[in-house]
Amino acid sequence: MRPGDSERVRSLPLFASLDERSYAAITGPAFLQRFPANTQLLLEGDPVDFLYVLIDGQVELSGTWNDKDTVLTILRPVSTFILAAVVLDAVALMGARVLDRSNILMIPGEAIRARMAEDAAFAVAVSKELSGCYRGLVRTIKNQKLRSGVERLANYLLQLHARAGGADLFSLPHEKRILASLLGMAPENLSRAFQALKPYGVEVNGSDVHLRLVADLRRLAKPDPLIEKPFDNSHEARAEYQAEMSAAWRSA
Amino acid sequence: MRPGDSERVRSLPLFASLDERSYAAITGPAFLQRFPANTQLLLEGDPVDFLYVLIDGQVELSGTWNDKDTVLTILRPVSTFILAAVVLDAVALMGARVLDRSNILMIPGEAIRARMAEDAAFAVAVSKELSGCYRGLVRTIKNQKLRSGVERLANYLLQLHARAGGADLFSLPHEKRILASLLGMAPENLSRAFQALKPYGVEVNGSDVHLRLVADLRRLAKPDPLIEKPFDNSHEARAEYQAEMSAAWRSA
DNA sequence: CGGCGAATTGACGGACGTCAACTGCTGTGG
DNA sequence: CCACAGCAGTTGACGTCCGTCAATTCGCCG
Repeated sequence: MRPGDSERVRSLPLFASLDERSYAAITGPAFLQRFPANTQLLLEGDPVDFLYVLIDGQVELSGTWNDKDTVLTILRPVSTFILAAVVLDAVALMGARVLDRSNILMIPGEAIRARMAEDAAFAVAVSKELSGCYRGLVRTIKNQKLRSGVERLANYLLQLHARAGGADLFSLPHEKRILASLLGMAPENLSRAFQALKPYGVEVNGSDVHLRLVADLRRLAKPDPLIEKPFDNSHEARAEYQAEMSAAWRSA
Repeated sequence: MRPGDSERVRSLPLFASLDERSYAAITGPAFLQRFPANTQLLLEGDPVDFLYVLIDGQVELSGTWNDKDTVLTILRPVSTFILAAVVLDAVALMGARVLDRSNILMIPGEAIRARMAEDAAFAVAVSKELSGCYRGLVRTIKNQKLRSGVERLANYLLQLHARAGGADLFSLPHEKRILASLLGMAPENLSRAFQALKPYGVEVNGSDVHLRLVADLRRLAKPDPLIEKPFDNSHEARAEYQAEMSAAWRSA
């Protein structure tokens, strides 16, 4: 691990509150591995032996049925994932695939489970992380069931906008085909959805996006704190809130 | 609480492994309350002060956006719900409404959080419960994004079939308008979906369902253990698997 | 330069929501 | 006891959203 990486892992909500003993017990048997793009880390149905921590790169979690597949989420560093399967020592419900070349810390599941039984503080941290993940999924389902494709795209763009610090110029972090699947539509439909947003000041050029009429777009998108995770740059948020926000989605 | 109820609560995966001291600490400040049908227990955005345990009756968890709403899940006894919000001491992301007159045990959230910090075994039980809930949502999203309305209905009927012990005659446990929302479609569309399943031996009369061609229906539905929770009547399942199954969906 | 894959566009069809009318059940009050 | 209101459910017509197929363009990399 590079010098900075160690602190980034240590300061994850899942590990930040741990004493040195627990942290050592967990990271001791862990190892860091580098994966090229397109590596399949896990197939659906695989037994899960490790908790993964994405240090650097991009990982996609997907679901499959009947020769169709869909992107369930895309992880950005630094995120843990597959925690729920590790806690239950169960098979993976989602496939995991490396999109961009990635550094991933792999922590044996047994070490996690053993440490939880010994250290209530760690078990509480796991519970908080899982709670945040759970709530992320609730948001996702509401997004999926209550909004149309265009509305989902509009809200997604506003999220990127917020993440870019409010700049009205930013880049799409993924290929459009993958973004389409994440948003629950066909790639062709994503193109049309972008067209539909032109009157709301959305200009797209390759992966570059320019929002010229943010207010109009927001009126269309109707973002809702009970669906969108409020994006918060401040470091003053309460601990449990932090756990939810940073955890949401990256998981098991 | 009636005599049998106490044991049913005690034997929930969330509480079964607790020692008497922790169990007392949690149930001490709890109280049982009876709610008539149609009581709104929680609105989206409400602060959550209690962990709820549905002892008897039926409760619906729902989501709303832009004057539309959708049923996210329907709980059956005995289930805990709203656990994730309790762990994080956060506002509810789902509304909770009593469908049938219900007995509900309400445990102050503070008691839950305090006990987790003291008792690693309890915190582990909470983690397992949350993991099961999380995985239930993953299944739900896959169901929603990968299948058509008719396919979702077909699989839902097969789940009821399994839950009825394999009997090909059973009843729909909810009103059809609510079922439609749960399955992510308009009520009119549910009617048509039932029609579409007639060639597969599905006969519906009011809330009575008769599956005459289960094999054909199963060929259409293509149930998948990575989407459907395998239904297991045996009591031999391993503890962590139990936790996942019984927990799945009833939550936070 | 050639080829591959991503992205876009158009045409088409199917899935699904909406609106409206009608049925049947149930509870209420005259 | 019956009339009627109200609501769940069904059915038909229609429109919209969205997926599929095919053709084309563009950019990237060999």
